[in-house]
Amino acid sequence: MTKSFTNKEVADILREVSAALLLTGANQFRVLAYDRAAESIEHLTSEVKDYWDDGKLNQIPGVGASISQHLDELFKTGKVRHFEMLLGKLPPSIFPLLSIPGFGPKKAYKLVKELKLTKRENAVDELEKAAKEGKIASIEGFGAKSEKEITDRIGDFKGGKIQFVRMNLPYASKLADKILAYLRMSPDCVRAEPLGSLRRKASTIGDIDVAVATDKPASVLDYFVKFKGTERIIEKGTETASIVVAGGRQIDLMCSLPEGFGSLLQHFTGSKEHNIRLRELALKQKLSLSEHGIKNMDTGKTKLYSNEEAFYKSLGLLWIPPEIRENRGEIELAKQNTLPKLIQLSDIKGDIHMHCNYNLEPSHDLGVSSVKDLLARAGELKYEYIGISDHNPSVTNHTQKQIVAIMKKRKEYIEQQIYSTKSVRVQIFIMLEIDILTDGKIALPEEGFDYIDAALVSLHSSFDQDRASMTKRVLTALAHPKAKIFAHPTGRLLGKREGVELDWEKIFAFCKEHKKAVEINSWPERLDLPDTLVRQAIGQGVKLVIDTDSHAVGQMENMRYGVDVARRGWAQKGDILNALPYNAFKKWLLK
DNA sequence: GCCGTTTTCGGCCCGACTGTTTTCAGTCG
Repeated sequence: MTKSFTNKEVADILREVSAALLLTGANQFRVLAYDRAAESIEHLTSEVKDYWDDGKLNQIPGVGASISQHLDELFKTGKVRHFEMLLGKLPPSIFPLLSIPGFGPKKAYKLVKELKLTKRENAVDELEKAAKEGKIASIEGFGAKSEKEITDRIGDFKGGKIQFVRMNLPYASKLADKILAYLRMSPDCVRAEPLGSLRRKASTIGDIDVAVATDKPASVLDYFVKFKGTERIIEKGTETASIVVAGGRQIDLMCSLPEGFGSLLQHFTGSKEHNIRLRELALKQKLSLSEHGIKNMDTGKTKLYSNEEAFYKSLGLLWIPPEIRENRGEIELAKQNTLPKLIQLSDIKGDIHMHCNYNLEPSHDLGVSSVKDLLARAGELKYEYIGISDHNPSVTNHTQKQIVAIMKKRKEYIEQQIYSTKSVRVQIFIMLEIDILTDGKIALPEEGFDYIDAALVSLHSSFDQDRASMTKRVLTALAHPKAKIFAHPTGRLLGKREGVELDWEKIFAFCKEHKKAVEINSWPERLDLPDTLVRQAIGQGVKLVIDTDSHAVGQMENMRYGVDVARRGWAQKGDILNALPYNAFKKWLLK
């Protein structure tokens, strides 16, 4: 019986092991290795369990033979004997404290020891009590300020004042845009840009990091902490500051002089794995990298870079798009001058997954916008075509005969709309998003297919089937000649529901052979297929489509987030079918 | 414990900030 662990849970376990190793005097690089692996797994965009299912744990940066083996035991049995032995050497009360910002292994251990905290369950409460009773300030290495800091931090932690749940990309982008707009209003701000996972367009964002180029950092930092949503200033130095804004989100600002802005941007865009690899590379050229620039280790002089292109060029590399800075081979390709030319939003020629407000008594939610409005907006977006892909009529509430009648009427309705909207030169495909039923049948009678051009098929129920059954279920559905697209394939809802378990290699091989497309769904909570699977699909020669799954005209803007996912998956224009012009796309869809 | 276009052994990124310090340790990103 296998056990399920989320990426966060696995990362937390590895961090506990790292802490235990540190405190028991293990080799510092071994400690670091566990931290790196934890960091790497926490930021994976697919489930670590899926890597395990596929026997590909080794492909995770920072996970080698030893950690792979331990994780294998974890997924098989639910625990790792070696880890339990390590953790058993220390009081269990240390570990819950590690989750509180500002607490590392050393501090936690010292407090636990001095205050004689023994139980894992109440360690945080007991520590808070001790701080309030003034028992901390007298401990060596602590003082009145740290005693208050501990009270504050625990208060924030327990009160949920600081949010640790990651934001989805669109939400984070909007919050960041507000901060950036505010910063740009400062007379001392030369340039303001997002950093970190936000700039790399990761699907979920932890906290928001931004950079400002300025000749007067002190003045910009003063201005920053006065942002009107500021609830708490966490720290403020001469170059950086951190605040918590309403909603509990942390915002970090880094400042630099304009002549050194390129280095700062590069450094804090990360990813950490990308930068570590880059620094190792630089060291071989006797160069040392930091956010300030590139130091020549022979002369001791640091060269400043106002832009990233020059920074990368100094290392003998092409500029690397932020979306693929994950140390997954991009540095090697930049060296060889063979980086992929990533798909762009402007390459997209159509959006073929959207729901209109025509009531076909569907199995799931109806759209709210009319066909005419969707067409008009598509015209403004310079699309050549769209697909109306409503959910299939509910199978539980209708007879097969009724469903076929509904499909016929719907086709006539949409054709009528096209006829009366001749002014807009956007082509329409009449499509349907059809449920894949538990047994792999698709929820539309065969005669219903006469009234659509093609179908997307997707999972909306029984998400917990085992891997083999689920794979068979999907392949059965995709075998229908008109089922051309596998929509939001993993079915994940970010922060709410994990994706299904599928044998992706098998699914992609089938899609490649039968010319089926896999969707990248741009819905903010989906962003599904995830980027790592996008890369795998492309590697297996599968074509993709990027859709918005819009249920209203305003949601058609979400296309850019789907393009972000595609870029993070190394997709080029030729990998994306709806980057094709109308005739070429039609040829594939109707074949 | 991880990793490799100088390496399967021998290295392993770098600096800001804070608090308690008389010069640094711990934490964070």
